[in-house]
Amino acid sequence: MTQPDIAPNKPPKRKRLSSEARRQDFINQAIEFFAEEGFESSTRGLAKKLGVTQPLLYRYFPSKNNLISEVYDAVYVKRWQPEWEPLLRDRSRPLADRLNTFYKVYTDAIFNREWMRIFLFSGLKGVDINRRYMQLVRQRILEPILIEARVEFGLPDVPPKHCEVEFVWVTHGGIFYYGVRDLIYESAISTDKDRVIADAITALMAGLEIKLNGPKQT
Amino acid sequence: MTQPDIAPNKPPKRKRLSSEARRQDFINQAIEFFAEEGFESSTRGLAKKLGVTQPLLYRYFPSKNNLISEVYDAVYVKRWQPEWEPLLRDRSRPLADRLNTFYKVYTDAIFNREWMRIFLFSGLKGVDINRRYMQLVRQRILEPILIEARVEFGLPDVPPKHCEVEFVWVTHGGIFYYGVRDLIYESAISTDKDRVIADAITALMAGLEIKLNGPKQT
DNA sequence: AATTTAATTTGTCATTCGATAAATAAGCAA
DNA sequence: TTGCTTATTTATCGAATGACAAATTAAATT
Repeated sequence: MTQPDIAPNKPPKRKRLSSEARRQDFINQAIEFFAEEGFESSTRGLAKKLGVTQPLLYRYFPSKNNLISEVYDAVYVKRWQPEWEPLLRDRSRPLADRLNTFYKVYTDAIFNREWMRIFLFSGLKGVDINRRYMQLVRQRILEPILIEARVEFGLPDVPPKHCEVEFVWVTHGGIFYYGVRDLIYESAISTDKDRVIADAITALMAGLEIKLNGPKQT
Repeated sequence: MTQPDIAPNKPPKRKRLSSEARRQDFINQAIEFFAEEGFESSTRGLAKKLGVTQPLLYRYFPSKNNLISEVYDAVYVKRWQPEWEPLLRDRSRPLADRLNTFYKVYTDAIFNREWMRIFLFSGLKGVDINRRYMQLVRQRILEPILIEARVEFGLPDVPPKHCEVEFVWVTHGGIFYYGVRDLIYESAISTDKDRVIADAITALMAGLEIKLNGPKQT
């Protein structure tokens, strides 16, 4: 149990990080902490997890709310990958293939306990960044899918109707909710993510073909 | 502004409810309160909403956690309608019709702000009643749907496979998540609930026909 | 009206919360 | 080393929290 003190070049003392790096480290651990405990949890609890005292947090963040905003930013903004949209719009591949690839990488990005819990907590708080994220999903994912579907089916290029967007939302939400059941409720009975996605996309494509060709739409 | 005191048989003074009725009234208002503010909110805030002082709550409930348990019970257990399952199993009607009727009445029961927020809050807390509710959905809704689908398609009566249940879960979760978007995120762009349900069921039936007849399943 | 019983409020306690100021410790440059 | 700067801790404040006991009020019963 005696610690090997003879390590001259690397003293076991705490290495001092740059102020910005330390701040980022705090944010990253705050993501884990608030994701698990909720945003109502105490700054003292977070400080304990960080191994520091609670007032130190106020050297790096002016208030608890400011720290929470940094957590939102790190989760919502920085984990969004701009290449997702061109992937969906790549007409050299069948749409069903693109959708399978997209939902594979998209769920790789968001199907983790921290992301999903932060998302659900912030959604219940009704913060603005949550609404903006939903708009981003609609504009960069769902509407492109509908445009690509019309091309795939040889239909004229008209803007997606509201009820068409809702239809794609239901599939998207169903896949998202599979992640919630798997990672948060721990009630998913199949953990073969790619299989679940593939089946959902099969039904989505079949439904889209029926819906987009259907005669009477509002 | 003078109150009409001349109402001899019914004095405008506060009518005293029976102890049990008052308790139920507290629970009902606690549902609204905790649904909006979250379970971390204070008993003083609830008491203010009730128009009473905070210690009075402890005459009706031994602790805050006990009150929260009563809220769970009122939301999860008492709003479940046993007739939902026989409705799904009524083979005198086509399955698609039954599904449309079922999801119409099911969403009438759960698509309200209080129910959905209590559900999401309790899910994030990981309380046991949430897990039990998910099992109830699987056993009383999703698996019956798969059994009925096999009958509808003239397939042999074998128990549903895990990935088949997940497939129905995705549609079910998608419809549920439509309610979340509409009532909590307020980001739904079509509020024609029946239309959203009908489209989802069209895709579900098409997907089920493909999936249940498919050759290679695990 | 007098008495009993239940409902409700007042007052309070120990703890915990976010936040601030002052004191200390640790790294860095000369 | 010596001083200077930054990081971190100690101590503390006022407000809010869940819970309890005792006092008070209001309804019900006789």
